[in-house]
Amino acid sequence: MPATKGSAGKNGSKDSGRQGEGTALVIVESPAKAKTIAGYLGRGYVVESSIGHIRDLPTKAAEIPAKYKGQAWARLGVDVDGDFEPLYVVNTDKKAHVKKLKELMADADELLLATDEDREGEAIAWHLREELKPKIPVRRMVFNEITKDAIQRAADNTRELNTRLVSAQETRRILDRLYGYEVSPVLWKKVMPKLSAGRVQSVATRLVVERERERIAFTSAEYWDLKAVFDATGSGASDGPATFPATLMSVDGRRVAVGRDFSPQGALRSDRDVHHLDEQAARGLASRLDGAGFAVSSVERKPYRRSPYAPFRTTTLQQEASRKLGLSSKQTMQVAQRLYENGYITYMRTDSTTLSESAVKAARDQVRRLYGGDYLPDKPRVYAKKVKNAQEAHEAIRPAGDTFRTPAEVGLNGPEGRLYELIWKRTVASQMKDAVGESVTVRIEGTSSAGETAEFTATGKVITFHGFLKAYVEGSDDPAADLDDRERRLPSMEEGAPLKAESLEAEGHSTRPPARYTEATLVKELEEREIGRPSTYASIIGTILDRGYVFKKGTALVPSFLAFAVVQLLERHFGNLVDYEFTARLEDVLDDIARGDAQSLPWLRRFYFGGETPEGESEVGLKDLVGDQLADIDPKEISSVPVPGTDILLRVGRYGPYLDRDGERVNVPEDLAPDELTQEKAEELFAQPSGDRELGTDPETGRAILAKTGRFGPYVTEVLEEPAEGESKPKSKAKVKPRTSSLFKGMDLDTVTLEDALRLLSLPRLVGEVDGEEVTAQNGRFGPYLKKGTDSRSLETEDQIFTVTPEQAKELFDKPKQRGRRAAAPPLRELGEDPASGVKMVVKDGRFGPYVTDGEINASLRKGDEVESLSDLRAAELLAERRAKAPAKKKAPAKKTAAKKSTTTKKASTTKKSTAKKPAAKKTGEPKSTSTGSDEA
DNA sequence: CAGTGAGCGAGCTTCCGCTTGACTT
Repeated sequence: MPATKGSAGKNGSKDSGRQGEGTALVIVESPAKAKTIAGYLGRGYVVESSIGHIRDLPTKAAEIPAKYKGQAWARLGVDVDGDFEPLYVVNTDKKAHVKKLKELMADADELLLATDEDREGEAIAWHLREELKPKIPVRRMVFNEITKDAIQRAADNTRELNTRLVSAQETRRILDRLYGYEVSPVLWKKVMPKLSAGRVQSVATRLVVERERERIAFTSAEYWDLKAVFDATGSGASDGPATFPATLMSVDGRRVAVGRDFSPQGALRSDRDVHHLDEQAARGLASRLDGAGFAVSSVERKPYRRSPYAPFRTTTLQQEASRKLGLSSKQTMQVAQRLYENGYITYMRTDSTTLSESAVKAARDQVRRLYGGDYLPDKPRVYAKKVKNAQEAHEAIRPAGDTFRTPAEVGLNGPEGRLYELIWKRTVASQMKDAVGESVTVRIEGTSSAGETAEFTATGKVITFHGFLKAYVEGSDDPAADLDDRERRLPSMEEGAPLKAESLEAEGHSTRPPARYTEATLVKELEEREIGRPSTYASIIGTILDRGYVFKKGTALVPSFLAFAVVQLLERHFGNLVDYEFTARLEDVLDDIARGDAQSLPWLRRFYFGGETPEGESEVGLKDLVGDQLADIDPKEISSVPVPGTDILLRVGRYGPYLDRDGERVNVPEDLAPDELTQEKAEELFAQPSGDRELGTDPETGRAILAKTGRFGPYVTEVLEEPAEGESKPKSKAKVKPRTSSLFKGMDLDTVTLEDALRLLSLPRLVGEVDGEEVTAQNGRFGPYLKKGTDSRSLETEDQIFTVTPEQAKELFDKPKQRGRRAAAPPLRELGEDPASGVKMVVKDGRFGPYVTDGEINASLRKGDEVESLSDLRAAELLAERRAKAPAKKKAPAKKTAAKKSTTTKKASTTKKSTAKKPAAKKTGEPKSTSTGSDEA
């Protein structure tokens, strides 16, 4: 450990140092950073990390303190009716760490909050101050690079906490919470459970969906040209290759159409005066040019110059690692994290391309040593801010240290070695000279036998000084594209030089739809649109993959049909929220708040409750969109996507996508790319036997027996012979229905036999008579059961359906329903007394797993609770939480105004059909008050 | 997307942005 002599003093007292003054506790965000900085600050400083954020809004009910549980807004963690006051809780995984920080603070006489100098960093610092409640002086310490000088300077020049910046962060946080936690439940209700929506992920999904829509709407156009290979032997060319390829560019002075002249609909763009060659025309021209003489009509030379790319930031690193190493965004970040933690590279989550002075020096030293002074520009290169909303709390991603180690010197292997090499090369190259050379365009003319003038063009590139390209060449997303360092030499020809066509061939091309996003190109797009942050790009991809909104096909991101439905819903009903400009506008507001030019509250109010925009338009608030206007969202409509050119609808159901043509339905494979669902494909799917398995023929009826998957799971059914076409329909209106039966639990769709199926279809089985009534055994919604008239009893096993005797059946029906089982179930565990009620608590096993009860209140054990180890204290806590949560006492007070009553009744009829129906059917008299009451439950 | 008969202690899913281990095999 270098004996840094306590660093220079702080806050102006230059010579004193920290020795003899006690210690300052410095808190940074990352443990790796803490280690480095500790070395730079030396004695008098204790450096710890916060490990990111320490507090946040509660994620789920379990994290909400009991005293807030009853609040209507507790679910959101933001008191929307109380000026959007956020409720912060210490993250569960940080509790121990916060305790440790408090202990360290007890031994310090000053607290230096040295979190990153950006919006989130300022907020982390504020949360630390709020949570640690220091009684010692607190200062904010900031730096953008981790070098000894910069750190010592930062320790000497501390400042106050910037609460306006904190307010901007808090506004961002609240908005994201309201968006995510209010809109996601809409998807649960209208599409399927566990889906999610958010400011970032929903736009990311929408981008992928829109790209797919473009691909679906795309019509390919075909166009032809000629490819010639010219021989320059007789041209007097002094050097270069003897032959070179060239492409037909114009005929009789009129340019030949190329891909960009066509619209996405496959038509020639109307503003183009071009010559569209089809195959016949191209072949005809080729033959008419056979044997023609050619000559160079013009030679145009232009200087070629290319500057190095800026050093890596998170997104560009992910792109290049994808293109060159085939790593996903997540893999790239994992490898980079390891490199960072072991001191090989600087911080990998950054939006800055800036290099520290010492890093520039280190890069230039390497250039001189490895490539020589010729490759070194006179002055260091400085890279301008590339990203609009960049917060630049960190440096660019580069090799760590004041001198760089070459890949050979660090001796890393595997992905670490390859990623380090990439970073090292890019950094070094960024301080090298431009590549220079010359590009040449040559035009060649010839006259066909029909007198047409055909003009060909050939381009060449010669690099005379490679500059940075010697060290680093950026990859391309288009595998067909030429890379920057690719030379293409042409013979050095003069105007008028005669040429011979060695070959001349017609070549067909077709326009291609826009390419799908890859992880890397989507991340690039998001960054350009200012959506997401370096720390989240990889996880955004993870989220939309996890939710099933996109899946990967090779490296391409393909949207699912589910994504089409979700995006459709959001676009139609939450258009503002998935507007690509939404985040950009938000950033403007946050900047205003950070500068003190705007207040958070009015803005949040309008977002949530609605109101007038600054432009004077009225805006519906989020609260109404997910509340009063919820009924406007028709699940059927938003889950339907028309198959182009047909009257077939693609529908997204609970059990996956399917096609619907006037009620005729067929499943669609989940991994079918939406742009492949053409009319032909749809017809093909309808024609297929839909994946049902034919088990054989019922010997008694001669009917085919099928095993299928339906909305209640796998089942078997029989095929009724249909009346031949043209034959008159059966007279009796009552349609004969095929027999059906769900498979038993132990059965599998793939292994079920004809024998099984016939047994299943024979149900219900007549067991015999009990008390003069027929008893049947069958399988149902809740499992196997016996039925006698309107009475029923459950059976223990499915097997009993076939084995139960009339005697056993009578026994079951003699016993009253249900009770036997409940009384028989003993408690799993006995606990002590609940201090609140004084009643003994027991743990029981129930339908939803183990729960603790005091006889009156029941509370499920939560994740992490175990029956064996559950303490009395924890059990009492669970019960208390349950009690606090609006006791399940029914009966609402019937004191509502008439107006209010009518609105609640309306809601019930549209959105709560099932709950509204039951009580209404049971109760007689006073229907209005009871239905209002049940709404409130 | 096939069509059947209870009554019972539900609770939870979800956002974006900061940051790492702690777990198990």
